[in-house]
Amino acid sequence: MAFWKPGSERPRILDDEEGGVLFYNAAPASSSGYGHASMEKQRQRLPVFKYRTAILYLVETHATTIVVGETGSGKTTQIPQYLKEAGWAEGGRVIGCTQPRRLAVQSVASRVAEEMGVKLGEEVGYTIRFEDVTTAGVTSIKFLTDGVLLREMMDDPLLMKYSVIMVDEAHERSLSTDILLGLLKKVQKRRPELRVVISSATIEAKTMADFFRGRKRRGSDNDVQGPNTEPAILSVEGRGFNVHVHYLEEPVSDYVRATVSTILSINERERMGDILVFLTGQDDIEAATQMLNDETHHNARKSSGLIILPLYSGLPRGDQDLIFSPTPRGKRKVVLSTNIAETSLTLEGIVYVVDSGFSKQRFYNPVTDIENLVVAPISKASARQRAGRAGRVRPGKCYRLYTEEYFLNEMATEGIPEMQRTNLVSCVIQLKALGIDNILGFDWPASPSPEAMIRALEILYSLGILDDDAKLTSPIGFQVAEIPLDPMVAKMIISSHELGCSEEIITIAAVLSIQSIWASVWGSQKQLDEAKLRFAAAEGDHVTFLNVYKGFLQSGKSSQWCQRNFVNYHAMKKVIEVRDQLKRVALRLGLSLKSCDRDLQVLRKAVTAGFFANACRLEPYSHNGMYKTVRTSQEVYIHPSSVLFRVNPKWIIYHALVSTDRQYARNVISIEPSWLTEIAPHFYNSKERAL
DNA sequence: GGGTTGACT
Repeated sequence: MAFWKPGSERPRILDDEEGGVLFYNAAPASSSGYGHASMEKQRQRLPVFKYRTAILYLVETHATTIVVGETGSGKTTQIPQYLKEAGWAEGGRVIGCTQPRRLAVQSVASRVAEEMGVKLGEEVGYTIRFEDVTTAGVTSIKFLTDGVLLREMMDDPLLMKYSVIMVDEAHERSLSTDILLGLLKKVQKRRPELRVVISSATIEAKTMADFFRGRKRRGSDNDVQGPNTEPAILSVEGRGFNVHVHYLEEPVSDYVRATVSTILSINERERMGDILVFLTGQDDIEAATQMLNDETHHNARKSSGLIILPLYSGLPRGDQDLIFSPTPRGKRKVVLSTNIAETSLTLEGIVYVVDSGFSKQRFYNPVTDIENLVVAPISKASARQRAGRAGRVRPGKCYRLYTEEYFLNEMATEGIPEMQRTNLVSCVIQLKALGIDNILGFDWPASPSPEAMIRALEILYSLGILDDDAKLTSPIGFQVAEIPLDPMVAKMIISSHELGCSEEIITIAAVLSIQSIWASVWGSQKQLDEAKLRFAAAEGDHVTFLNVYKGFLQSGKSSQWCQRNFVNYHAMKKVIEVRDQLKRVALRLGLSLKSCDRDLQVLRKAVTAGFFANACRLEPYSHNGMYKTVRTSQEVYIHPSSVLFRVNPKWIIYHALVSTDRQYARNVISIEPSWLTEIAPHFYNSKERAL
């Protein structure tokens, strides 16, 4: 197989002084001769085109190639096509390209299908959860979320049908990307012919190269058949416009206030162009909106022509769509956003960015097993990403609400990988299902803390998913691994089979996997609370969800019904979709679906079987509804959004904790304490806890 | 008395 154009000049190799990492400079590109003329011209104008020969040469000769490229370089759409043109899809093999997000998978796949002049789902296809737009034996370029590829590995651990896997947006260091990278390194040892292309937006490629560098074997690598195991690095320039960065001269204490005055001064002094503002959450965004609106009343000149638009994931769909409507002449859009606009969503027409320097980040404490949301400083990589959003249409400006000294000397280069900030139960079970026994010795791009690993093993052991040797139990462990949900939810589903309430429990599981089924409407919290009362069940939120689901079905899945009842229609559609998938999985696992009708006790027992570790007891004589967890005596309060808020039954089980100034238990169900010793005697008796 | 963001055959 010769993949770089025969007769063309080999690209030049520049050896890096440290460890022989390869850097390449651009070599003259050769035309591919595919597609129709205008599309072909467009493709050739992309920065990545100059590197076509170099990329193909590197991929052929190296097991791993790392492509560093800013947004707009065209790497995501072009590299898979180059690989196909060079023959990597011959013999029925597939070129896979992973993305962290579903939307990106869909849009990149349709773009590539268009460029190649083929129908989406034939030569070019994509797979995301609930949607497989591929044709076996025909699809040769396949885009997929990294989560889907991990699931595929459960059936095909060596990824035999793929010749190349390109992992895109690797710099985001999402949990599934990191798991995938760790597994790919392992697969390469068994399948030296598999090529891995890692695409990343930051120059921190060396960390990745260090990770993929095969351990030096005795003797020369040349003795071994196959590609060079030394990872190659190639850098491709982006195609954004220059963004001029401004820093503060002195640090500020109130970044929301600083944001507002920066917006006003841009409006006064700078020429037309929309403003994108990065804040940390809904609270900040509402506060800033309020301050800007006050300004319109008191100082109309400064704020004239501003259209203030909030943007965060919890915002109803219709309000989010406002962001994309074109700015009227003489007006200026100000989008106040969380970090959803940093990666997940691209806004056109932004010329000015205001960066508060903060975002909300999740941190996991393995000792308490609690995930916290904390406002924390962003990394340099995030700051660059945010600034880049100003340079998409013309040269832009970015106002950083911190000092240059802080940026240079104090800001971390990269964010902390999700792997090190999260609960690892799902991750551990995925690896176990792939037959990786030595979890603690697994080679990660970023090792999680041993405490977090051990805590995950303990939890899985207590659920009966792992045995004394930390192997998956049969059948429960293997069944849990097949269910694409949190292991505690999966355990609840499996237990519901014996208890005869799986019809109801899979509905509950589907609802719990959705962020919220309630419609969030500005300023009508009271009405939502009242609407909730129509469905409220004395047993708690889980049973309330069942009532909503029943109502939704009885209405014929009507969107008007949802509107009347403050239920989020899109969320309910998603519930139906997830529920259908769970039903299919359950049937395949041999779990027949049974309904318990009005017997709510078995239902609550099934919840207990999955979530016994989250049991709490109301503090005796508590006047403010304080609970303590049975396991660790943590102080916990029922979340105000729960139907059991202020009801305060003596014993509860929560689905999740939300940590703000207090620990709030979200999605709560009441239980009988005797069930804990009945259902989880190993957990509650052996620890001699006074119930 | 209250929700950063992604993802799953």
